[in-house]
Amino acid sequence: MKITIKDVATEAGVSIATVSRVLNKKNRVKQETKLRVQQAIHKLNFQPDHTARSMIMKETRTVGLIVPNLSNEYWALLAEVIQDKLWEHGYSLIVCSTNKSADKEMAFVKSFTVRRVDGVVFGSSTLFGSSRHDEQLANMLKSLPTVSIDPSISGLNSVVGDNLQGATDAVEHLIGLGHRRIAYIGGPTVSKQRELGYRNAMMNHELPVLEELIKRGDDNTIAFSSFGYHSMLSLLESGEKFTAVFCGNDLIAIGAIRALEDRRIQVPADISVIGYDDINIAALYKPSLTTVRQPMREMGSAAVDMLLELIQCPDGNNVPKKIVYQNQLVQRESSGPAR
Amino acid sequence: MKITIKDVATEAGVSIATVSRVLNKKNRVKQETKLRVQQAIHKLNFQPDHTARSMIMKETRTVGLIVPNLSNEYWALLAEVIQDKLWEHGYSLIVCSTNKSADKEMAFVKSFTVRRVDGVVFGSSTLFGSSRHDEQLANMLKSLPTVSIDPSISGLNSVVGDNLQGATDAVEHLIGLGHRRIAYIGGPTVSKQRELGYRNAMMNHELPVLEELIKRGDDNTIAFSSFGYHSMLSLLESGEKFTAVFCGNDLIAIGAIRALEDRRIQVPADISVIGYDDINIAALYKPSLTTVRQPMREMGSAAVDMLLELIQCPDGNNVPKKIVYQNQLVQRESSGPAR
DNA sequence: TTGAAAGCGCTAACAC
DNA sequence: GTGTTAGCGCTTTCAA
Repeated sequence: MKITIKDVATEAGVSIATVSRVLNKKNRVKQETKLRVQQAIHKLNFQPDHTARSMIMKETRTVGLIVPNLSNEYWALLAEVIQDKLWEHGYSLIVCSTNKSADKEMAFVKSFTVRRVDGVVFGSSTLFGSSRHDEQLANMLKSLPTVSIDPSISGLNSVVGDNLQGATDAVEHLIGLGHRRIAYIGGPTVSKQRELGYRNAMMNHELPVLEELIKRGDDNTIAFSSFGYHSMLSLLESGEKFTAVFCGNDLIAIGAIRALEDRRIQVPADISVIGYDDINIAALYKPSLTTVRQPMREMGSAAVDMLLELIQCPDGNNVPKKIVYQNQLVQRESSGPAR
Repeated sequence: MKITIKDVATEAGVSIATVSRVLNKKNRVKQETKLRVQQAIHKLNFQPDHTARSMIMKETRTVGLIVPNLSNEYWALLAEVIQDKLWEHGYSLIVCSTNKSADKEMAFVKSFTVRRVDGVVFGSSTLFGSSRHDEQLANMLKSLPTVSIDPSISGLNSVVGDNLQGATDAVEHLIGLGHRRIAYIGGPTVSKQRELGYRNAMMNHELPVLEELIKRGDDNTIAFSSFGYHSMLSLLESGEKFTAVFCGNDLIAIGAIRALEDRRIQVPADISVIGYDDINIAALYKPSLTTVRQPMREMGSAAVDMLLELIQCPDGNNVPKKIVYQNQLVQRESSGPAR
């Protein structure tokens, strides 16, 4: 049988109200009584039932996190940071990975409402775009204290990385190295901003954007290096000349490099390659990857701060905020002067 | 104001018990009444309070997971698999990463008790070893339905990978390729089994185990490729001859390969390198890594099965089970015939 | 400073 | 079939 507050009260010879008082510290209890209660608690190894407390206090001290997956180290790191910081504030984290299923995504949010989580961090960028689903989801999310990471959903607080600027910087770096014919391999969604940055940099420098030099995959394919591999191959076979390629993420870049090596083309001597995200392996790869870093730790931390504030002042000012983090170019071996 | 079962009852013109009945399906309700109630539920957008339900049912439909971290893809994948499978059974997952802190580990388990999670998956191998802490922890864990992954804690159900066998296979593979002087770079804990496998294979083939050819780091260092890098360097500088090295994990192997390359030593032509874990990058690296795969998906899935059974039959037979998964050698480019 | 009692939102006997 | 009622384990008035 579970030990309840009643057992403790009996053991200490006081009422349950008193036990509750020493448990919650707030109200003062005579030192002596307090001691007796504490002894009883210790003796019986009593653990107050969080569930019962939640029901009354109307707070579960739990927040929900939705991410597309955890096998991507980008999200895994985010989850870790968020959990860690939340824990310091007494919150637990329920983690849900959608695996790109819009149905699951919706079901997760629903379960968050049912479970009465105090807030949610929504980091499921990839699904946004299919309008019907979006609207419904956004509405559910709005009824909960929510901060979204990456997709900046209108009406919600959000923390995002400046992909447009990061991509622009990367491509301008290539241009600065003397490259003129620069290819792009990427995907939709997040990568849309990155592709835009590519176009932006090219236009800034009055360089033509050649559609033949652009390879685009969908969300499922771009998560694998084989997409980069095959895109590079088809780029090579197209006969179009280029001396550099900007990739929508590091995995694509690695695949592209592999393809280049298979064709005995040197990186960066013959062709420069830039990735995005700065995953762990980027620094370890051979050649090490020039890439753009999203400050995930900072973003996760900021998201928690925002969320906590939202939770603590439920009717603080209602205009949604958005924090934008710069994305930083990290120069390594895979990019060099144009041949 | 939150909509409660009472509001629904009023709206539908029935008692709360009836609403509860249609909610829980079990008891039969007249078709017509049921319809009225369902309409009311829909109209008011009523979501039954999970917290209140938990209190009565004495189950939270929540399980807790403890891992050392999520930035390691090994654990991230595990978390993902576990969350996914649990969700199919109506459970949510609270994820906690210890970051190697024994205090946190204990606090997490305590919070699980307080939150009345229905079960816990304990995957925090690295901390085991410091006796006092262990005993206390093991006792707390035993009071909850728990399955442990990787550390096989006596008295608990567990799912483990056969690191001894995997390591033995890896080293025997090297021996089969004609290598005689084989080095080992690894860490403690999990790696202990791996080091044992190394010794085992050497002894099986009557090869001497030279302590000069063994480099050992601690849990914190071995998570970084720089440990492999520097260990390899010191191995090289020791002047001892060797033609192959077996590494305690893939990151170490990658670091070692980098060091070799920096010294213009070819892998595998001059020296063969084998890693462990088969992380994503292993197949992508250049040269691609020969390594040993732990079947994380299967292990996570098995853990959930075990846990669910534990939860569903609390007083099923009490003798703890242990499922051991074979670890499989994956041959790639980084290992080849001895020079 | 303490106790009695009224719930929080729900489920589960137990009646009708 | 359906309603009444008694809790689940706690916090919180309100009195004493």
